[in-house]
Amino acid sequence: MLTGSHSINMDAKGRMAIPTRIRESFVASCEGRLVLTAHTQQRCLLVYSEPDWLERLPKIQALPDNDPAAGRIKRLWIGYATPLEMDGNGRILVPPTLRSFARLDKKLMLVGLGDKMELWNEDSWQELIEQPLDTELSPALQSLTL
Amino acid sequence: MLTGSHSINMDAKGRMAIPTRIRESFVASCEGRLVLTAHTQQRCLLVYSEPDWLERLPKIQALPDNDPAAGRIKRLWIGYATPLEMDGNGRILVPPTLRSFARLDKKLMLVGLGDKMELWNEDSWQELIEQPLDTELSPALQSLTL
DNA sequence: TGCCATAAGTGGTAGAAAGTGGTTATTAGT
DNA sequence: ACTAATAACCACTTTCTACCACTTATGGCA
Repeated sequence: MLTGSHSINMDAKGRMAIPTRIRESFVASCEGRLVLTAHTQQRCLLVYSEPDWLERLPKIQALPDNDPAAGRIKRLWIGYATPLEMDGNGRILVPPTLRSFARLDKKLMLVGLGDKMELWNEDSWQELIEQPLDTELSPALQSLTL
Repeated sequence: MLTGSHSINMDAKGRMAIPTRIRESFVASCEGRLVLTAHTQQRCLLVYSEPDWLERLPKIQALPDNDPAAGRIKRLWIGYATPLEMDGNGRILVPPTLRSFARLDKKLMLVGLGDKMELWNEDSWQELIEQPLDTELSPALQSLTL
């Protein structure tokens, strides 16, 4: 289970240390084989275990090529996907193109979403959660018991 | 049953002592295994027993990823969730990201809501209860017998 | 009512683990 | 073949965590 939010520093070479708790979870589920890719709706990255990513691939692959929105999703989600392994110290090297896509610099936020994680520039993350919820909550969400 | 409001001090390391009465309740219900996470509508934290949190997880996890409001709920409620255990003195260590989310400093308020608890910065709590209720009560709420 | 005893809250410290930076080696490209 | 860039490995520093001790508060009994 991938949960929790973690403030992480990326070094000058683009390396970032995965928090121990998360590292263990990934080692258990996929021997540390990860896939890093772009989020299609936000300027952040997604971290999957390789098996999880492969499982979702056919559904994305099958999206129609004519629909512009579907094309965008395929280009980003498949086009940016990069398999990664952790080094001896539990760090991953974020490729420059992905770094630039999500505008990552030194301070990052790694956020567990249960089955996957999101990787954010810390400032972008702050902006996101500070946005007041201007939209009306749908009845289903309004009746949610937390 | 988690009830009562408790004024608590957090020390410089982010540790806070759970009141004995609450502590006993948690030990009885989940051997002291807690989950701390973010509230989705307020700048406060939620404290669950781990079994309780796990019970609610599937419903939140199933929310659609495309809906912005649902995405926000998932990011906060799952993304900030952190399992915690009490130390030998009945204290928990509040992770820095959660501290910063709820703007916690020294003086906190821990409020029992029956099945879970809310953890507030004391000043934020005071502001909240001083706010007059400007919205109309729904018929269901209006007919409530307290 | 005052004192003593017990329990709770607070602060500190030592040991361990995690994060960080650097260096060397290897591989690929020119 | 040589150079440059990337990747892996190694060592050190810093932070964290678990445990221990002390002080303060509370409750009961004399």
